[in-house]
Amino acid sequence: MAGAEVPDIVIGRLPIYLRALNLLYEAGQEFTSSQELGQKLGIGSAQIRKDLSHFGEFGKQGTGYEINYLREQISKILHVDRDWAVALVGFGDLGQAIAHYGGFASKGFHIEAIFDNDPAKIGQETNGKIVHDIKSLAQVINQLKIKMAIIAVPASVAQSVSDLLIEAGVKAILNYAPITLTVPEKIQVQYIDPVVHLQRMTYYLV
Amino acid sequence: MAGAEVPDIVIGRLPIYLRALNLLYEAGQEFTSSQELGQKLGIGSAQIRKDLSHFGEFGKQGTGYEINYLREQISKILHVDRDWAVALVGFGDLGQAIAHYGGFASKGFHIEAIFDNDPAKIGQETNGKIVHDIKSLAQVINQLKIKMAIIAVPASVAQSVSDLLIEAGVKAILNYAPITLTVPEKIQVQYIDPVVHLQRMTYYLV
DNA sequence: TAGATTGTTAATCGATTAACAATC
DNA sequence: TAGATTGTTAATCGATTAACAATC
Repeated sequence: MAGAEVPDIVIGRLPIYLRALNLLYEAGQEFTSSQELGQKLGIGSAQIRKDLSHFGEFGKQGTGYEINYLREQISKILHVDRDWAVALVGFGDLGQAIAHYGGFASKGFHIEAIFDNDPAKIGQETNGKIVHDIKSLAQVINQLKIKMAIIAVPASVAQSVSDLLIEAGVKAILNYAPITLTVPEKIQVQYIDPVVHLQRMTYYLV
Repeated sequence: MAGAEVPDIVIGRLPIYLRALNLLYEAGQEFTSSQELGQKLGIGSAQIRKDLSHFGEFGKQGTGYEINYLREQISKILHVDRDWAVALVGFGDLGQAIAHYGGFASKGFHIEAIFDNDPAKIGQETNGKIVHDIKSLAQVINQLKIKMAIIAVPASVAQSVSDLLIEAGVKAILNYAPITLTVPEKIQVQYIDPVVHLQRMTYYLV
């Protein structure tokens, strides 16, 4: 049933479903079931069916889901059936690794602008993209109409970079800096902090 | 009340609390309250108090929490009041960025062994650690009694690397490969896939 | 037809939140 | 003392799960 508000937690699982479907597709499989998918993901089959039911009916009784059709549909739902321009702020070790990572472009996320404040890095080129002075951030992001950004700067300056980005029109931020950002309500933020993930596991290790 | 089972979701928030407390501590602040902390993290104050109440009483009515005391206590709860040896598998762009990242060691996570299967990489040195042939993985991990590992290899080989690690005695895996791993029940796994995070945001962008 | 699997309902389970007595 | 804030209870809210009619 479309129209009603879909819980964030459901949206959060769709990329995981999509990833698994892509994998099955690339392996040449044509059909799958909520049971098979659930088993691969460590999730209950009922949950997968319930999640999908928020958006429509994608399967057939008796046969399950056509993999290619379902991944197309989920891609549309998530709006990843198109290309997205992404800004990258910070060109240190991490920023450079992000810029070199091939996994973004193949999924439609294109790093169209890179920024740093280090004169030694400004002007460097990667994948045909030049590292801009962070002073020109607003201008470049405005011009390219960029809505998504990746923050890969030290924690001490992440909040001010976030403010700059939002001021420039960015609506979604993937933040690698180990700090919780304060942003306006409508701005999307996702966090990647490997230390947090490690610390979530040590609790369970004796 | 200690003893009862603490929900995973509560454990998952503790590293976030700890990160915020460390920040306040470094800023020289001595006391905080559940309200202040909640505001900084975008979380309700009641939730923070409830979460902490699973482990004991750490605050004082009227004055709140002593920051240094609370961060020490949370560190103990999470078992991050000690050093952890970590293995890193994969020394490509991402693996190298991880190996160079200073944020791990400062939090007690020390990369004590690095593995790759590329002859060109085996033998290279980083931070005094030599890149080992992945064939020696079991032996090295056994010898160093390593319980945690980071996977930074292509998705196509991540599952087999995971199997190897677990066979060698690893109990917790931070997986950067874009694939859900199948592991025995007691093994901890955390995932970092930046594409998944980006895809969780595009849904909300128009 | 027989077997399989969907989409959905209703029940269960668990997490969040509001409220407040206790007390620093 | 007055003000602030804890830890905890109970109520609310929301998510997961089991079960099954529908149907391919």
